[in-house]
Amino acid sequence: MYSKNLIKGTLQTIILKQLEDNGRMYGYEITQRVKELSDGKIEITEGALYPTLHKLEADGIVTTEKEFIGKRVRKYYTLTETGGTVATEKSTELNDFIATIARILQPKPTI
Amino acid sequence: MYSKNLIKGTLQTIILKQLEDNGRMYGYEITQRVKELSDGKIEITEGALYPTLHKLEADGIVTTEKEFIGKRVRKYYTLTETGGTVATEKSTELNDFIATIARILQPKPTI
DNA sequence: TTTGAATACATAAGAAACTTATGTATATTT
DNA sequence: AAATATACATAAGTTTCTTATGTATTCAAA
Repeated sequence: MYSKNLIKGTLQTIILKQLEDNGRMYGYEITQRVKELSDGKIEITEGALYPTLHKLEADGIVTTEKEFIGKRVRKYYTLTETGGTVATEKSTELNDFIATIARILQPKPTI
Repeated sequence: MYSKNLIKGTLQTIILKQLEDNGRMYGYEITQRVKELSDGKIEITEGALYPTLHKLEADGIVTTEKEFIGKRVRKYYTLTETGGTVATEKSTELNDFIATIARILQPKPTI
């Protein structure tokens, strides 16, 4: 696991990217998928996940549908049309940002 | 410029890396160097910079010396021995983190 | 068969790390 | 002379997490 504060600012984009890649997903599924993709290095906490998803819905970036699996409810999230655009934009921006950071962190060449 | 919240969590490491690469630096110099290295995409605000530097000093990661340039004072920051270790560790962690993010953001292969 | 772990949602209090605003002062450029 | 750049600093406010807590179902293991 990375020091907690590294995730700050990137969480929303990570979630949007998952929805972009996988279509319809539910919250818990997103946490598991990200954990898997990051080899256990990124574990999204529920306290961060659900408020973020609720905000995305309030902002019209995702829509939700409830589904019953036995007696247990699942809430599926899907990107809206606007959401698709936002997801792509955010994803591109984060990609650009990490490229910039990588450049800054590049070991100083030993002349 | 990137959306403000992307910098969150990375600022301290960026500062430490600059001190590692360039040795003795003053605050304003760090902002200018990072701006240059990022092609103007990362502008460290003073409200973020100075509290961070003060915290690093309080934590024994850097030491300071004041110097007068004419009538104007400059405060130079240098990594302590502990600070050097911390800088390397943080730098490595951030590098690892962005590699993980890059993997997650990787465009889904069209099968 | 009951206990613990995993699945699945949710919210609230508190902390961290920023932004924005403000202040002071000197030096340089237009 | 005025605007911009250099150079420090702090305070209030916001965002975005963490940590803690709560509810409930399902499954595996002891």
